[in-house]
Amino acid sequence: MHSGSFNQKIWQLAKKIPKGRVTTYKILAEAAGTKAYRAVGQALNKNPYAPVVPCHRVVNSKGQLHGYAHGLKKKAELLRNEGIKIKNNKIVGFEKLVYLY
DNA sequence: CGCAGTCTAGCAC
DNA sequence: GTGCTAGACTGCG
Repeated sequence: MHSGSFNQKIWQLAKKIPKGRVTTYKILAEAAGTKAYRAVGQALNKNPYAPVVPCHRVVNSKGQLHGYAHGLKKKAELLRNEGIKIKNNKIVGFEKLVYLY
C-alpha cells in the first residue's frame, strides 16, 4: 500500500546498522528523509520483519532503551550479546557506538 | 513537565 | 473511505 514506502525505508536503514553498533530514531528518521521520529518507532514496533530489522539496535537520542515488543530486558540482552554493554536500560559508551549514516 | 511537529496503525462512523 | 486517538521520538519553554 501507499504506506509501505516509509516503513521499507526505515527497515532498510535499520538493517544497515552493523553488528555491535546502534542508532537513534532521530538519525534513522533523518536518514530516511523525514522528521517523523515517532513514525520510525511505530514502524519498528509493528515491523513484520522482526528478525530482518534489528530494532534492538535503535534507541532514543539519549542512548537509552525505551520500548521493545519482546521486552526491554530482551533488548538489553541482545545488545549485550553483540558486545554492547547496558546499564540501567542505557547504552554504555553510546556516543561511540552510535552509527551515523 | 507540557506543547507542537511529523507519520503510521488501529478503531469508529 | 474519512476522521480521531495513541504511540518504541525530539526540541523548546
